[in-house]
Amino acid sequence: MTTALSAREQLELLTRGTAQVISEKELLAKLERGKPLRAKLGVDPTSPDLHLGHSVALEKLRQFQELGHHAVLIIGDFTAMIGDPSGRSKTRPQLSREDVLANAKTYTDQAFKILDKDKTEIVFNGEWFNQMTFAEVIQLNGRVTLQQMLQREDFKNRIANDQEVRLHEIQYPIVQGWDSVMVKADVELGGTDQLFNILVGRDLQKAEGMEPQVVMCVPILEGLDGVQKMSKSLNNYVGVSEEPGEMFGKLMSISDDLMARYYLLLLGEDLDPGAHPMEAKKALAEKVTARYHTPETGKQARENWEALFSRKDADAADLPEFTPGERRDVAGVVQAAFESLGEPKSGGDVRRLIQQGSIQLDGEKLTDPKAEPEWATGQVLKLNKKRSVRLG
RNA sequence: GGGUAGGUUCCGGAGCGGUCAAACGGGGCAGACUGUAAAUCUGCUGGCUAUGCCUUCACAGGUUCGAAUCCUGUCCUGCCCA
Repeated sequence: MTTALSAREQLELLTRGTAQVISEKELLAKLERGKPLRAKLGVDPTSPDLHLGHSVALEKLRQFQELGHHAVLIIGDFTAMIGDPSGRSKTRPQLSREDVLANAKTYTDQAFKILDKDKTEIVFNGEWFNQMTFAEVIQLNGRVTLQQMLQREDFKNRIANDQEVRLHEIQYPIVQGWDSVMVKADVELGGTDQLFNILVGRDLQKAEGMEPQVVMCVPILEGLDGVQKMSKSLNNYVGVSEEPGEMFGKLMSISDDLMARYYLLLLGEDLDPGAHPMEAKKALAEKVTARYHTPETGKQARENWEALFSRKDADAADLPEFTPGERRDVAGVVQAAFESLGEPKSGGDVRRLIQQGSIQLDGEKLTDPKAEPEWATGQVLKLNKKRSVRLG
């Protein structure tokens, strides 16, 4: 152990910001032995990008690393093909092996923005599951009862609502739990939605005669809408690999209520209730941006944002450049501009934006899709509340 | 296997054979107001080479001048029974 902290001090640090720990007593006992613990976090490479929602658990895992413990990051290449039913009201689509492997690569690269690469053990759970025989699978299933699996809130709700629950879905917790046995986890981290799955891991470990892992759940981070959990499919996320300006802008658009939550879960700080909300939000956005980029880029992002939105001084701001192509009409130029930003829009969408007054050229609203203004280099074309480009 | 209820646009959910690109709600987007906050109000919400044209109502056929709406078959799902 490299840490000088006592077991109690570690306990204090590690449990901070968690939603549920089962149990603190067990965790303390493990810590008191003075041996590095194996802290497990499982991720399913169901989509290639990590976002701030994932970062909550990853940050906690890093904290374990900082205290000299051992981080085990399980890439659920096998489980991803099953699809975690947690919190779902529908069956999750199963992914192909190729998708999963491709996702896993970018996933781990991004995870190392948070974790200490040299101190992280990465394991793919396909390693043991792909070679399991059917007989072994049946045997494993024999360790768990149907009633146990049906205890789950998700399944209960679906059954109550006459929605389907497929058999592979009830295998998921068993599979995840078996991971804990295989990596000999002392602690498993996860969002509160993972409670059930992690508990199954405890049961399986006990059945194998091992000391059960401690369950450590971190709260689920709400997405930008402030209501639903952050997720890519709901498009309410901030990706850890996003551009600084993008990241800063997205964080500025959250509600005040949500801001307090982000302070706690992303920064581990309490929001100063006396602070001006907007100033506090800028500070939050800058800190988070700095964390995933550099302190300088965080600062730049802030200055750029202030120039553009507070002072409305587009000339001073750093905007992406866009050079109109063939089409000179407003609709054509706007559509091409969106495309150059990687956000293609249909002609209908573009026309709507124009007609509704979203498009401005140097502050002048352009409301006629067919007009052909004199596009001049250096002019600022505002596309919507968030996006502007400088004509090249 | 039997019975039964269903499969509609992002979601939920309407839909007399024509006036249905399809009510209504949610969500989303845009505008006004603001602090790119909340609340509120307003508009929009299939695509296009656009006074018209094209693709959509599980799938494949059929009836009809004309079908999301009728018929036949297929696939899928729930519930009840075995």
